[in-house]
This record gives sequence, C-alpha cells and structure tokens, in this order.
Amino acid sequence: MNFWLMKTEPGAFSLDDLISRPGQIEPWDGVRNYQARNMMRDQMKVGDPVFFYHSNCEIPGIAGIVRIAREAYPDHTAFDPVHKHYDPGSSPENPRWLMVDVQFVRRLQRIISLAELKTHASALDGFALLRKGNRLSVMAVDARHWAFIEALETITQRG
DNA sequence: GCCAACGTTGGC
DNA sequence: GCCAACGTTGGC
Repeated sequence: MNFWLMKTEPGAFSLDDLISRPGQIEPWDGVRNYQARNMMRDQMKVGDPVFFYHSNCEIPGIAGIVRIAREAYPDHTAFDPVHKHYDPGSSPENPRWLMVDVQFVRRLQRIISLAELKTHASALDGFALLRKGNRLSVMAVDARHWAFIEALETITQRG
C-alpha cells in the first residue's frame, strides 16, 4: 500500500464538495502532468489513503483523508474541445491523460496547515510537499511521514 | 498582485 | 539536442 497527497484548490473542488457528491466519490480529472499521471497509472491502488490538500487559499493545508476508489482510467475531459482541460493530443483510442476516483474517508479534526508542517521540517525531511519549488498535484508520502502528520492532528498547536 | 520555480513548446 | 520564451502553480 502506498500513501499519497493530492492538491486541489477549494475554490474549484473542496473537501466539502466531495462530501456532497453521491457516494462521496469523485473522479480526479484534470491532471496534465506526466509525473503525476505516471504515479496514478503505475502505483495507485484501490484503498490507498490520500491526504486531501487545499492549495491556493487562505490557509493552505491538509483538510482530510480520502481513499483511492478506482484505479487509473482515461480522463475523458481531455477529449472535449470545449473543456478547460482539453488536449487535442489525447483521444479515446489513445488516451494521454488518466484519472482515478477518490472517496471521502474523514475530515481532520483541524486543518494541518502548510505553515505548521514547515515547523516540523526535520521530522518531515524528504516530504515532497515541503520541497522548494514543488508544484506536483499528486505526490507520494512516506509511511513514516504519514504517521507523523496524522499524529499531529490531535496535538493542540501552540504558538 | 507579485514572483520564484518549474514544465512545455518550438525555432534553430 | 539546446535553450529562450512562455504559461502555470501556488505561497505569500
């Protein structure tokens, strides 16, 4: 089993949006980065846990936990000429982009912010989210980093 | 709004 | 294959 973190802008699709979906499941479409696609294609398995990360918002951070509900399959939004994520280089016969389905698991008791994560730089050494200039929307999380971050949830942050 | 970091594109 | 130009991401 692998652990993951996936970013979304809550203004476009938030954890609350996922919760309100039928079955609390949603296709994770719109990934247009080869590295991220390859991780989804080659490594993501049904049941893998995922940190649901809110980016580009007032308090960037981890809002909840979701799980992979369906493994990689063609992202049809790439086929639609009027879609924002249209890619003429992708076709149903030869799909370039893939998506997975994610399902809501639980909300964290509090948002674990990027700022808070940064205060644990040594414990989280190597965590991709904290690497400078990282812009990947899908990233793997080491098991020990996952456990550390989950443990932070119930610790009242001082400061 | 600014801007650093990064990926992609395309001319050569 | 090189690399400048460009677009995007995303924290601040």
